[in-house]
Amino acid sequence: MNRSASTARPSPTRTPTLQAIADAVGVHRATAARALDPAKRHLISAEVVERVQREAQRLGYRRDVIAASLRTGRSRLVGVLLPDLANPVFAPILGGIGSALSAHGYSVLVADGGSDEKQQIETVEQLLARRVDGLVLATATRRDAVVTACLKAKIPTVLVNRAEDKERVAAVVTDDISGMRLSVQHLIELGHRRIGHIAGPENLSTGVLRRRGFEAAMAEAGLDGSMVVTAQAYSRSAGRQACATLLDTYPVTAIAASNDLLALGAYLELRTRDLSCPDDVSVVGHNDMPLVDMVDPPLTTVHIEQVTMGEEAARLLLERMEADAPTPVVTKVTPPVLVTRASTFAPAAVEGQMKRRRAHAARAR
Amino acid sequence: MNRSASTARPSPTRTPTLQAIADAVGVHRATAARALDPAKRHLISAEVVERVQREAQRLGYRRDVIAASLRTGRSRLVGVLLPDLANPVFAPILGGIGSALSAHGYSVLVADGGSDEKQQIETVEQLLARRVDGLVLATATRRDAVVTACLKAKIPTVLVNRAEDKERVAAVVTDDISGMRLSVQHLIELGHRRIGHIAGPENLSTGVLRRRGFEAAMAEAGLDGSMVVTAQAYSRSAGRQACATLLDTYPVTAIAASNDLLALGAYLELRTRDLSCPDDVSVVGHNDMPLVDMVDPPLTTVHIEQVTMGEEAARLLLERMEADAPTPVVTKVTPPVLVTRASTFAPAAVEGQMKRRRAHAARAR
DNA sequence: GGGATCTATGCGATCGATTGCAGGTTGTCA
DNA sequence: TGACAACCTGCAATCGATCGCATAGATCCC
Repeated sequence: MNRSASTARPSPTRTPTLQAIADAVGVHRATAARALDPAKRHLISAEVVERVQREAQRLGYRRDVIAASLRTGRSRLVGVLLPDLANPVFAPILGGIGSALSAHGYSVLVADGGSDEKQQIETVEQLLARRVDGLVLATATRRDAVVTACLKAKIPTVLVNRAEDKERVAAVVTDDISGMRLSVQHLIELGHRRIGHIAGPENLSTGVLRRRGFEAAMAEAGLDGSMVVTAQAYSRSAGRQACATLLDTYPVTAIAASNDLLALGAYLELRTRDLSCPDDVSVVGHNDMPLVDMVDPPLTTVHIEQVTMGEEAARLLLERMEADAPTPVVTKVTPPVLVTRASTFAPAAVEGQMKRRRAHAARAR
Repeated sequence: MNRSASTARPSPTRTPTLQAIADAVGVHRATAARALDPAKRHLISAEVVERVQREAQRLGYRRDVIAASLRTGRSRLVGVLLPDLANPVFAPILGGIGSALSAHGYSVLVADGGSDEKQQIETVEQLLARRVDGLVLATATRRDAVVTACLKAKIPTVLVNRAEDKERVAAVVTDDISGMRLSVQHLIELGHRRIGHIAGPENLSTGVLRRRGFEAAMAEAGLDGSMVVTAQAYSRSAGRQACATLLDTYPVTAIAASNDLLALGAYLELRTRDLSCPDDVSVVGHNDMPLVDMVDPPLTTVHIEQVTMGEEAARLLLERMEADAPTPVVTKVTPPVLVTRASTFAPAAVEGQMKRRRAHAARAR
């Protein structure tokens, strides 16, 4: 029964291998492997399965994923490329991806791609060298060289949050156009007519799509949609600068920002000019990041389901990784929701009108 | 020169292996491996090194990390266990860890341990099955079963942000006691005497140490340090609840919270009671998370260098992973810094005194 | 000029799990 | 009883890189 001339001499502290279990039970390691694999268990007699499982339990056996990966060519590892690991904005997305993937036995390899495209490609190649089974990119620009690289490497890839202009791979995004439309319509309903837009970077889908949404909504209402300043990055300082330019150039009563950070940058600029938000200028953000409900004033913004987007991206990726046939390129769009808080209000002129109307009504009584 | 009867028939699309390079150059794969390894390159003649490198370049060769891991037993993978992936609070720490590790050729496997200790251990075991070379735990409780498991598995481990009571493994934390002392001293200097504390969970080091810091600072000033309510979690709702209890029980003029989220919870409770912060009650937070400079009122808090802590944790772990001898258990402490903003002010009584004094001075003129 | 030393490279086992194929045993049916 | 199927289990190659050991050739020294 015993394997004769066993050269393996596992030191007692080392983690046990299949061979150790097989030796202890008195079967071949292949048999032990099958007994421990739910998908192959039916091939083995119930009695042997039982004994192998018991022994595995006793020894604290854990299948060596590395060895299995080498043999099968599948690492059950997914690479997630973020523009900036330290940026809290991406945490919810990462959380969604992680929970959906770990439920299916995959682990997440996070990587900070940085902003440089060359560096991002280098990072992806490192992930590839680790034999990741798939990739989630939160870094996509509108025409992204990283995506090209992924396509060439034939690795299942899903974009999240940002998409390319041309649909080359699956993506999960929000409906940026209608999200911004919600912002603008809200402002118009409040009575605003001179509405400015702080646009996001032009190389990002969110930047241009939201701008397009702004222009469309303004055009539909028969208003001038040309009061636009583009911020160089999604940051408070860029937002502040853009807001300054906007205020210097156009007589706006409201600002629809492409992003919450840009909106908060606008807050800063308004404050230095001693302008009140919302009394002098209304501001709408985008994304509904954590804590914007507690800033001063609480920010009206467009809520994005980031955790859900992450989960959805993971699901799409799972499909693509398990499939043997090529899967269709799809784009999942999650609906944005306007969250009205205190940074938006009727413009002074309209407010004046309303006051007059109220006064008139009072006199008439 | 050619390997005879080569059974390997690499399909053109497959990623090239060492064997492919060796075949192309006409050397053994071991030679090719050495030529590509900077540490072993000197063993090989310059001319062969040159040819191998050129061929590797041409074929787009990337060393298969999985295969190398199997052979060497080192995965160059580090597991990072977070209490909650989706929580933005941990992003800066993760960023610090990631950047420091990737600079040394390691990749980060993130895992969401959840709050349940059993689940955390299960998660760690999955990381272990992936043969991670080391672990960073951001989840540590004061007496942590996960740490015990890591110790038993003899895997290099570093704690970050939270530590255990007993120093069993290396850790990187802030000086929680003196951080809270800064808060309290600041309030005392403003003239507050009746200061309450919203403590963090008792099973976390940050919770008890900051509480201890609070009590110590109050005692040093000869004040009553017993006005303490413990929150069940680091969350806004828990902070709000604790604040309610605190206000119902003690006549405080200021609150030192164990954490920014607790402080923001206090904001909410104060607002529902129509109390002004800072006019009626001053509030100090802890951590200086993003955006607390823009809440209403901007939060006075204690700044923590989270990115630096993450980097430091990574450095400690690197040492431990590369070392062959057991390394000493150390605890790195980063100094906290008070950031004074608008949520703290002199208490009404003192302010009254000051007004009177000012008035008196005016009359005297 | 013969042995010693050094250098560059080849050889083949190894890490641990997986899997196609083969072989042995038991059961079934005519 | 013989043929065949069904069911278990074993065998050995395989994934790709690594490294201790062996060896061929070059160099050196007295």
